[in-house]
Amino acid sequence: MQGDTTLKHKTERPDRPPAFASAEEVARLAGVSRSAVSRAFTPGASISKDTRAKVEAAAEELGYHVNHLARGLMRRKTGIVCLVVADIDTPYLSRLLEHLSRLFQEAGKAVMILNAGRASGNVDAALRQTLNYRADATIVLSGTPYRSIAQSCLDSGQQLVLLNRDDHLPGTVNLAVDNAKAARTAATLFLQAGYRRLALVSSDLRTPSLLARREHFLKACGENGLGVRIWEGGATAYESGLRAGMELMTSDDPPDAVFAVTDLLACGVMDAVRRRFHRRIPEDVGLIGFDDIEQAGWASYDLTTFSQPVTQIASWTVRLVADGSDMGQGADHVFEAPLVWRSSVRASA
Amino acid sequence: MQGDTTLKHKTERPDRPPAFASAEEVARLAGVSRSAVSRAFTPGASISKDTRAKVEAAAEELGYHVNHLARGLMRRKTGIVCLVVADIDTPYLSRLLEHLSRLFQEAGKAVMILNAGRASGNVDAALRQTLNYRADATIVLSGTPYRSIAQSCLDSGQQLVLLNRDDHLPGTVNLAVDNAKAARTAATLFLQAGYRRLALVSSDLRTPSLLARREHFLKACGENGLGVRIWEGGATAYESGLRAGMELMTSDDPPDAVFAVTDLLACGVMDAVRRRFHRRIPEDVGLIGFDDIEQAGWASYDLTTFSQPVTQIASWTVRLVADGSDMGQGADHVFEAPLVWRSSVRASA
DNA sequence: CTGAAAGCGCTTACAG
DNA sequence: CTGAAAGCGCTTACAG
Repeated sequence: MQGDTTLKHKTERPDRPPAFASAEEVARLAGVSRSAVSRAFTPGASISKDTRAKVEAAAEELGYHVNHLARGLMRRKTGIVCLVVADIDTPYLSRLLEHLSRLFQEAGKAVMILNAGRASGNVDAALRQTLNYRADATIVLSGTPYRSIAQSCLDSGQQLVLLNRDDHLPGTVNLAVDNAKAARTAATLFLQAGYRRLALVSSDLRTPSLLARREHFLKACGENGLGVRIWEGGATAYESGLRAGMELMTSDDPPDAVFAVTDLLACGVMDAVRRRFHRRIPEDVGLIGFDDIEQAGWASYDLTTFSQPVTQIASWTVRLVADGSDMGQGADHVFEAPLVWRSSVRASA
Repeated sequence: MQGDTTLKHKTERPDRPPAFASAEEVARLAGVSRSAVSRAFTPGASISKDTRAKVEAAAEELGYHVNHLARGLMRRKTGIVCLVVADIDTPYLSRLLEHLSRLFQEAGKAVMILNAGRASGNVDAALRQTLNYRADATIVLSGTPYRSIAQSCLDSGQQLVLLNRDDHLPGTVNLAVDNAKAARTAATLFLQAGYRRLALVSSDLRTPSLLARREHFLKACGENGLGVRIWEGGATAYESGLRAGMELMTSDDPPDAVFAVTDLLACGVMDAVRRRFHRRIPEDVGLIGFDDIEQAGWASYDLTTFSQPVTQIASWTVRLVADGSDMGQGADHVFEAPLVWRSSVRASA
């Protein structure tokens, strides 16, 4: 064993963290070629039972794990999916995130999350990261529409699915909820129950789905000859709803029914009405929300609302990406948001 | 321009998605070497102002983004951090996730999330993924202790930080909350307010922090000569709390105070007590929770509880990882969970 | 400060 | 079915 063996052994650097085993080492131990090792870990590759067994044994012994970075480099498919999302700590979004991450994981994808927070600086970072890590697909769950990020991802050949957005960029899939129908249903419910002094509570953020709920609610009411008082402000949060409730109830002509475009807002409105003004729901004021967050079902609220089809949205998304569908038209879809009838609206007169 | 130019141009495959620009192409356009391009994107590398400018211009024109997969391969640092977490759609965990992902992102790290759901099969997948993508660090936010995943990560030289866990594996950082102190405070609060028939509500999951809260509450009560009725069941969820409340209130000797080890449980208990049994809180029964989730502050609950130091935990974690600290002892820390005094416990007698 | 060269750990035609 | 070889897109000593 002189210095000139043909086998090059890595020099041991005792101070460096224990290295990962490489395919090369596995091959050596198993007495096969590097290619064989590669094949053993590629489903459908042509390899004999025997060789596979030898490779697997050696891999097990060495604690070998295919390096997906290197694999991604060659395959030009990283297996990474980026989820860009703001307000992660919000009931609806965290639920969507839970489903999406679980399903993607089960489909063998790695999910990277990009917090698209409020600060717009974050968006650039998010964009760059998707691109830097060569994600196969990116899913935009929430946040204000960043046309730039969308376009860059598209340009670099990523699949792009947009949730609850308006701007149908060519080459993207757009998944949404039937806000129009839900908003119309809300109006109908109020009218049938005999409520007449209607109000709408929303945030002043220009989110497409919120805008749609607002627009169609107003329209449906208008068609029935009813005007609607509009309250808009802040984020779609409990506090905003609380404030909305206080201000509406202290106005000259307090509403007897309010459609809050979000359950978080609705919970705030409800607490204002009941706890601050001691008015009864649904007798004195009717209330409808949207999302069917967990709290809407809690005994203190028991809110009538519309259920976000989270499960369907998530599985549709994952299927699209896992199949590597080309994102042509036809992949778009609008899901129903079924009414969840609880006790915040009185029965029809 | 015959076929034998020394410059090899990539053959255009019109059917393949538009390729990313490579450093090679940028170098060609800028009229510099590949090395120069690399240096232009490496902070602190020795490169002249002039060259850098040329590279940046070319990169901009080509829409170049450093391929972090390739970079990770060479640097043996991927910039990826894995967050393994179960119950993402839970108020406390989603908040922790929000902070962690935001801070890591600001620190230039890419965060991958591993949904460690209930199904144990997921864990293997999670483990493999951390390893496959050569994450620099993995943070375990929740989920039952998976010794195997921990050990594998450690073995491959990852930084590993464990949140709210018990098993102090050598080589890991353990961050926790002072459950003992909080539990003792809860007991004291009840005693001082004159409550005497105490109950504890918890889940039957063997989560270390839950166990600690239970143990120290019992101990503190015991030291004051008081027994505690224990209710344990299901997940730490609203429904469990609701059930607990119902069962406790219908028992022979209903409690006059309950410490719920989680706000979710506490909200359920509260709704059972108030909405189902029409007993008053805090007059008839006192209630204390833990976590200070958003809902604890909502007007319908206004729950006295202990605040999870989410911000501190997150920034401590990120600092450790971003600095690449070696995870020796000294990095461990126990954070205070300050009492949030609201109205579910009556004032001292 | 700069470039040529070696190498990171894989995959995939290509030729047996 | 199998191996040798080329190549993915980068970084980093090394020698100017």
